[in-house]
Amino acid sequence: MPLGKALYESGGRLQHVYFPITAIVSLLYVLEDGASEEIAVVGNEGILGISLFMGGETTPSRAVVQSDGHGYRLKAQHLKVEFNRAGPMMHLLLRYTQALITQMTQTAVCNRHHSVEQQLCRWLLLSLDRLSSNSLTMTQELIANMLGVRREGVTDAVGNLQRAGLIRYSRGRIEVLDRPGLEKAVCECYGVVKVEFDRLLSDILPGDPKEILGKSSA
Amino acid sequence: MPLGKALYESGGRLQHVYFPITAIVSLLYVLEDGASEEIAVVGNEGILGISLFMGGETTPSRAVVQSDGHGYRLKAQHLKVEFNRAGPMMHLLLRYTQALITQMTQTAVCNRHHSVEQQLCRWLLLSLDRLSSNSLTMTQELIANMLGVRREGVTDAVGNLQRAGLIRYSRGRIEVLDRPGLEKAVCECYGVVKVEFDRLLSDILPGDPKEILGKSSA
DNA sequence: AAACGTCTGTACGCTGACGCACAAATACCG
DNA sequence: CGGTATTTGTGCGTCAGCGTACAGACGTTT
Repeated sequence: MPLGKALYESGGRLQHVYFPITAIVSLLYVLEDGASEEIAVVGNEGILGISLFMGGETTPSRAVVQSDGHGYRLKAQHLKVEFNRAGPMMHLLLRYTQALITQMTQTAVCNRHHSVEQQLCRWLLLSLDRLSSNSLTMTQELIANMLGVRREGVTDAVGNLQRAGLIRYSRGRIEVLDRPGLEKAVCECYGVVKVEFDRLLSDILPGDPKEILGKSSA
Repeated sequence: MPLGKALYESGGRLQHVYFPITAIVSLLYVLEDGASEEIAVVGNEGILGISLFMGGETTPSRAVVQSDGHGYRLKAQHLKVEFNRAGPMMHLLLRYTQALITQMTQTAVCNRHHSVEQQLCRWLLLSLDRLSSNSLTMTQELIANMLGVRREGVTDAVGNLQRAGLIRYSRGRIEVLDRPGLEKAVCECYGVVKVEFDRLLSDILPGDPKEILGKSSA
């Protein structure tokens, strides 16, 4: 899963579902005027292609690799068959989908009510939770696309966080120096999402899809 | 379903699911500072309490009656039993949930990128689509709570739409005079949601839950 | 009809984010 | 090592939306 790769496009028919392992993937909505907006981020806790089992087959959003790494993919048909067994795998997928819904709604709330800097903190923490390292590779331009804000706004916010000693930024590479500090700077939205993921997926977090599949057939 | 009634609270255990017939219900998220934000609106096309069958049992949002009317409710347990039969009813509920997800994500997008006036248009049209009449009862103050904006911002936007001849407003009563005009004033978000609802739920729209239940047991 | 409460309109200053323009810094490449 | 492209920093002016304050309009109650 190379950086920038589109796993699928808005409205496109899904051939596979994807289980990121070390990669993380953004669900992006692209507006008519070309602006974009990240709806949710998916890492090894999740799956890409929920519309397959939700029954819609497609969604109006794109899925783009935000941090390269590897993952598994599964033919759409195989997932559907497993889902339709209506067993533990189905219930797990639905619980994950609910967690994802929480992430999406909290994005809506955050977009309206919180500053770019707070949103950057939320984005950093959500991304970091889905990586094993404490640094990630992403230009300010791309972060701006994710958050749906101006690049200069990201520059300002990054500058503030850096001056506060929370992060170190250098040409496309963000390193988190003080994670507890970040968690104090972030708005409530991050916590709501995190609690909800932990609550709904506690039986598989931390873990990877292999375990999930194992449990399912048990 | 009287106006303002909370069908359930954030994090509360659900005893029933609700099928609005003539009422419409808002899914609201309330922030720590008391500000609020409508996540989605549910009318006779939908159901309240998706977290029951999604497996989470609760959600971080509230459900509040936005327009009074009647509806059916069903004991949580009965819905679960029907859902777990994994038949047409389950697939319909999941398709509805996907449509709801689209509404939520589009709210996120709209919050970031569009003006209060455009958002008001979107809100009006989404609400109207869930009512049979072309007028609705709601103070500007409440609309502001839904959109997560200032009351004065709504006053301005309402004034503009009124001067443009699209609506008539008078003390808690909005009447739509020129629906095609409204549809030209609204941002793309409304259309995306509408198309998605039509696509996913074409077999039951327009209709009411009685028909749905009938089809399900067929 | 008078008093009261609610709802709506308007004004004003403030601030965060935008759009644009451009300079500086860094990475990349022949 | 010089040139080029990319990325980042900064400085404007502008504007939408916010917070506050208050006055008018409308309904309701007594």
